[in-house]
Amino acid sequence: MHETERHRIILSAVQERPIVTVAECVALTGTSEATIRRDIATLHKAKRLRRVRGGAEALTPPPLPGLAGRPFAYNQTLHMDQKQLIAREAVALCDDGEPIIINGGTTTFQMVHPLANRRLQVLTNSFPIAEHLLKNSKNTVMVPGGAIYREQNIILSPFENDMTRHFYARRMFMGAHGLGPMGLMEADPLLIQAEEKLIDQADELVVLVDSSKFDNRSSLVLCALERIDVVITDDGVPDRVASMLEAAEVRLIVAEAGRARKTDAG
Amino acid sequence: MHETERHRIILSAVQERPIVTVAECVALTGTSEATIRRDIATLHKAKRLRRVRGGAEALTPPPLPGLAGRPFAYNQTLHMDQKQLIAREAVALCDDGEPIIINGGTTTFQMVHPLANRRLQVLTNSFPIAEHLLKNSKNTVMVPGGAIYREQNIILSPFENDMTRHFYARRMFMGAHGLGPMGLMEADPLLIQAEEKLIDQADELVVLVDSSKFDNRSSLVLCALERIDVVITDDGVPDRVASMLEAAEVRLIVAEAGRARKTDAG
DNA sequence: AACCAGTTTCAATCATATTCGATCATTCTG
DNA sequence: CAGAATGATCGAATATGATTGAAACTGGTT
Repeated sequence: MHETERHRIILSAVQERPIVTVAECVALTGTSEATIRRDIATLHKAKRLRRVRGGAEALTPPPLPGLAGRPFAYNQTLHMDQKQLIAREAVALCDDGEPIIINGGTTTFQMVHPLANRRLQVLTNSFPIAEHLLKNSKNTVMVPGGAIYREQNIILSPFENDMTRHFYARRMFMGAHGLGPMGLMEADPLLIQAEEKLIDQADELVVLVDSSKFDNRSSLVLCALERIDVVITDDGVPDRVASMLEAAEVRLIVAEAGRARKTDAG
Repeated sequence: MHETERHRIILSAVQERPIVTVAECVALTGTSEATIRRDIATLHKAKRLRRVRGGAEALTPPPLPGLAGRPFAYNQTLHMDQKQLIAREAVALCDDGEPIIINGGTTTFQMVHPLANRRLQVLTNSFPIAEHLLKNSKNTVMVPGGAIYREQNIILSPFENDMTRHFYARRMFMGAHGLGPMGLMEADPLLIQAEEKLIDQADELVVLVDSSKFDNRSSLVLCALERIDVVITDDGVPDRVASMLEAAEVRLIVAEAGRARKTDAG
C-alpha cells in the first residue's frame, strides 16, 4: 500500500470519528504501528490532523459551540444592525395568534428578539430559532421532521409527507443569498430543498434581505420575483432594485433606523 | 478511553448542569478519580471550564433563566447516579453507525454523555437530547415533526404520517414512570401518545428505569411486559421484579457502579 | 463565634501499563 | 545494487489507578 493511500485512509477515518487510535489505523491499512506513527507525524506536520497520544483527531477547532454550527455563528456577525431592523419590520407585520413560518437563516434568526414577547404559532425549520423561541418566549413552536444539518442549522426531511403539509400559515418569512431580476437565489442546494417544502404553505411570501444581497449572484434560483409578495430590506436599497420590485408587483418595506416601531403586543 | 474523549464528555456534562462532580465524571467515563481530577485541572488551565471544589462548573455562568421545562430540570436531579450508570449500559449496547431511537425523558437524557464520542444515527423526540447531541457530538440527529411541548420537552405531531414512519431502528430506548406486572406505565397521556408513535419502529425495545420506578403505579399502561426486550436498571432491583421480568422473557441488565465499561467504539 | 469530630475532597507519590521515538534489520522498487 | 520504505525491537516518556496523609468542608456543641 502506498503512502498517499494510507494518508487518505487515515484522514477519512479521522473525520468519521472524534478520534482514531493507532491500532485502528493499523487494522484499517494492514500495515505496522511504526508506519502509522510515521504517517500521523507527517500529517500532523502538514497540519492535516492533530496528533494526540494514542492516535489522531480531526483538526476541526475547539468544539466549544455557543450556538450550534460554525458557519452560522460566523455569518451572525455580518450586517447585524440592518438585519435586526429588517427582522423588526417583519415581526411587526404579524398579529398575535397568527400562524407563521420562519425559514432558517441568519437574517430570519434576528426575528427571535422582537418575537420574545409575542404569542404566535411559529413553524420553523431552523433549529436555533426553535431553541431560542422555546427558551425565551411563549410562542407555540413547531418544527418539521427530519435530519438536522449542522452546517446550515436546519431540519430537513428527505420525505414528501411530513408535518409541513399539514401546516398552513398567514405568512412565510425567509432570507436569501441573493435577489435579482431572475428572482430569489440561494447558494446551497440544501437550502433550496428546505425552502421549496415550505414556500407554498403560506398566503404571503415575505423575503428578508439586507441591501448587500442585491449584488449577490448564484446559480440556484428558487423562484421568480412575481412569486414574492413582500420584500423587507434596509435603506441601502438601490433605485433600480426598487423599480424592479415595483414592476414585479412586490411590496417593498424599507426598515429605517430612526423609525420607532411599536410592537403592539403588550 | 482517550484523554480527548474524556474531555469531550466532561465538557458536555458541564454544560448541562451548573456543576458536575468528580464522581459523576467517573461514572460517566468509567475511569478513576485521579484521572478525572487531572482532566479537570487540564481543562481548567485551558480555560475550558472552571475548577471548583468537588468538581467543575461551566465558564458561561447560568444559561438558564430556565424557561425551558421546569419539571424537566427538576427531575434531572433525582437519582442521577443510577440514571447515569443505566444510561451508560444503554449506550454500550449500541455499535457505531447504528440507527437508534431515544424517547424523551430524564433517564434517557443521560445517554447524551456516553454518546458524546460516538457516531450513531439518533432519532429522538426530545428537544433537549437533540440539542445536546447536536452541539456536543458528531452523531446524526433526527427529529420527528410536530409542536414542541414545553413541560414535557418533547416534539409531538398530531398527525399520523410523519417522519417517524420512515425510520426503522435497531433499538428504541425509553424511560417510564413505572414498571409492574401490568406492564410499562406512564403518568402523562402526552407521553403515551409520543411513545406509541415510536414503539413499533425498532427491532428491540429497551427500557431504562431506576429501581425506584418499580414501586410506581399509574393508570396509563403503555404496553405489556412481553413487549419489552431489555430492561436496564440499577442494583436496587428487588428479586420479585427480576423473576417477574424473567417470566416475561425480558433480558435484565443491572448497571453496577464498580463495573468499568469500555466504550470499544473508537 | 470558636471548637471539635466526622466526612469529603485534594495533592503527592509510586507501581503498572501503554505509547513513543530511535535504531537497525528487512523488504520492495527501479 | 542503491535508495527508500517498512517492520521489529527496546529503552524512554507518558498516562493511569491506587494509596495515603493533608486540607477543606459539614454539622453539632459549648
